[in-house]
Amino acid sequence: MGRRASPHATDAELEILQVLWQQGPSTVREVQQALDAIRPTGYTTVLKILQIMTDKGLAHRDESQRAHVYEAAMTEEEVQEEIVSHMLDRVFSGSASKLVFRALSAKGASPSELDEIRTMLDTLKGEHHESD
Amino acid sequence: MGRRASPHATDAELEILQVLWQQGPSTVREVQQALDAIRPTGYTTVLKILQIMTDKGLAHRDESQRAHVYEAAMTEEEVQEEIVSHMLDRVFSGSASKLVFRALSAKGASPSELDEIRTMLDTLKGEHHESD
DNA sequence: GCTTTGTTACGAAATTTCTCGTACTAATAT
DNA sequence: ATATTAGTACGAGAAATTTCGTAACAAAGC
Repeated sequence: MGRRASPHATDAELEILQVLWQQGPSTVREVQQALDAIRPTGYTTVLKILQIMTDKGLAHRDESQRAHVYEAAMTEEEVQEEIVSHMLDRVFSGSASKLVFRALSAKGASPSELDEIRTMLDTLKGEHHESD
Repeated sequence: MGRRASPHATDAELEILQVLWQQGPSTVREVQQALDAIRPTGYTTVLKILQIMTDKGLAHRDESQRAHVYEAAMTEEEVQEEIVSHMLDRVFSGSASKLVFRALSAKGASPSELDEIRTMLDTLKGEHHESD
């Protein structure tokens, strides 16, 4: 049928969330212009999706002004974690290291990114056995 | 509308692909039993999705036997890479290290996994500046 | 031969996603 | 006040997803 336990954001919704995260609370017009710059996008299309997102709880709406202001209801971190978690189940049989490997080989990660990740590993390792 | 440039696999299709990758070429019955063990799944439902997957080119069908035998048309690696690539665009603004970070924190990766990833990093680093 | 069994084929129904047209409404300008 | 402008609300329609019922059909068993 298609409903999900944790109904996660669709592609169009994710695109809009990215705009809201980048620009902060925005009117429909502001979101539409940002999206339209990337790919032709109609005004009422954006409006409708923002209304749906509000119904779903993915966005909050401030109606105090004539042009309603929408704001992401979830942080970037929360959405990212939810999606990664879902991907681990569906495509990676739960193996985080496999996902990491694909993430690094999909785009040749830059040396600076590799260093960043190494630092991250050290931190996480410390959390596991703090006397190593 | 929902059309995609590279029409990637749906959730139900990914579940079936995982079975095909694990078990190798399988009949509808075999796939259905594997899925049913996890979650009640009807026979004709699996049949239908396998037929759709064949139409889409996600699976190949050997009709030489009465019970057709289905096989994944893409390797696990190819699908994983495609999905990771899509996720990087849609949710991570292209930042691989952010994705890696979420993958590791989403499910507290084990120390052995962390070591595995460290080895992976060394390999990749070697590829970048091979006289380091 | 006829029935049972296991399979494929087909299509319909419920839901979701995405897009957009049209109507309505409030503010603004003339 | 009336016309124009800018916004929201609503719903329809096409495509996709997922599920499943029913028909058709072939093989095996009695």
